[in-house]
Amino acid sequence: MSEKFLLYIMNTFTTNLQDKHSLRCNCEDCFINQIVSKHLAPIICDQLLKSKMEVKYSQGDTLVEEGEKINKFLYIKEGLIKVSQLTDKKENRIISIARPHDNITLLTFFSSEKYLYTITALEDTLACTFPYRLMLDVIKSEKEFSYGFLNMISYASSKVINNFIKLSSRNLRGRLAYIILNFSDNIYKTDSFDLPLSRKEIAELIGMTVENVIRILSEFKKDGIINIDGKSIDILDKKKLQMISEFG
Amino acid sequence: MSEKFLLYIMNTFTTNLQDKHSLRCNCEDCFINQIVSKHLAPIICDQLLKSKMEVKYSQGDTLVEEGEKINKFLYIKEGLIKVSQLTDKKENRIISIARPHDNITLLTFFSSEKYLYTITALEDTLACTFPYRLMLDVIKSEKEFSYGFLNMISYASSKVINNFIKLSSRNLRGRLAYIILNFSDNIYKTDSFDLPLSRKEIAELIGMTVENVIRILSEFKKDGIINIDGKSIDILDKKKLQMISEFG
DNA sequence: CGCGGCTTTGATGTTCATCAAGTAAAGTGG
DNA sequence: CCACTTTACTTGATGAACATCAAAGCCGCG
Repeated sequence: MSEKFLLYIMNTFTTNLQDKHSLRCNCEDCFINQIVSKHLAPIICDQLLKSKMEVKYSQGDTLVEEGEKINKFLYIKEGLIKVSQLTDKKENRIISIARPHDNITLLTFFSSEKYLYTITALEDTLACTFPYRLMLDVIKSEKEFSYGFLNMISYASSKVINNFIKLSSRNLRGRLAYIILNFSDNIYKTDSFDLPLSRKEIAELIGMTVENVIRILSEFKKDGIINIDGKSIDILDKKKLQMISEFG
Repeated sequence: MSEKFLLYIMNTFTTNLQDKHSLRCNCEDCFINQIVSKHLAPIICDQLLKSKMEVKYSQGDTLVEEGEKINKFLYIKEGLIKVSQLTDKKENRIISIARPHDNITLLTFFSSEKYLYTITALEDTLACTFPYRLMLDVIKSEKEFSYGFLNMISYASSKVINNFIKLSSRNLRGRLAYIILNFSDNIYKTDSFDLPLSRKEIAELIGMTVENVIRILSEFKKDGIINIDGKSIDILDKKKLQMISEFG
């Protein structure tokens, strides 16, 4: 207990730039919170909640960085993030764009001492953070608790793998159509939205060059399938876009 | 040694189609067995061990099939398997070639009622199987037990994701060199081995067409980098192969 | 104002899929 | 056991898809 309190104190005082907006919270909607209260003994639950911090990240901020020693466990409460990894050739590859409840961050907390992926905020993002050691201790010691994580991590990894398979069986036009539809249908739930990614990031997401991403986007525009101006996108002909995504 | 022979003999005398080679066993080297005895209460441990069956699969046999309801939990004890999934376009995509201790099978037991992937034996393979519901119950109810799974599943999924990234940043020659080296360095630990995959399966593994796989393999042969005759491969110029894998 | 980063377009050559055709190997039925 | 079918493998020719290189416009920032 005192050891963990110490941990918590240390966490507060080693705050770097990113943690400057942190404060304690007891929000009810946080998913971790729900698992916690459902499965944990009240004392431990309380301990977890006390150590929980809500941290605000601005667009572009790095939440955790590949290769760094894991020091915090985090859950995305609001916002949008990208999860990426360096390739052999030191290029960035985005493996997932994720929202709250996607729990994609789980992919990087187990099996290694260091973060496997870099997580970056694509929009202003609110994250609940927990001291890493404490979280591990709780997971290790509490019945049923880690089973929830097993489900979530499986689901998250299957989505990433699925996405790779889907992308790799499509040509460039198909891939672009696919991710535009993804933003439209799954993330923003509207046919008009602002792309949270630069052209370069789109390229990193679908594994193509920037030039060709731009080229195809221009083609889509010329063909009246989408309207695109800078980052703002309007889908004009969704049927056609779906066709391209499916057969391209 | 004689135990394994006995096992083999007894295999001949059992009942239903897929399980016709099964029998109870108490092998010490099985990894599940080790976790079990380390973390589980003796009673439950005993229950698990009683329900455990050792099943022998022949080359080409399907261990579990994508889309089927999950009814058994399995651990690969000996042999070599492939894990694959159908793409949108109903083509096979191999997401991993795995040996014992890779625990890749874990990727398909959580987060869904149905198997996410098809698992096929590439060599004669020995698997320990457990009734699925029982295994879930144990995982849910026992401290520390599922934490081991968390680590393993994370590790397995990161390897698959890593592999996709590595492949997607290479051209065809690079991909082929990469997987040949993989078989040589990580699986068979020798420069002369028999490929456990058909040309078509290699294509499914690296996301290319059969024709081009064959073409590049022939090129490698013509250039004196490898010798290949049917499925048997000799690596003649490993340095060169590594160069191609790295820069291609 | 100039610099660097992001975006865009065009020209060019390489890589790769597709189509076609043929050979070898492996089952299948009489 | 042989004729027959099917499946796996192989090579070549062709065109489409894509990366690369080059150059220029745009925009925010010091």
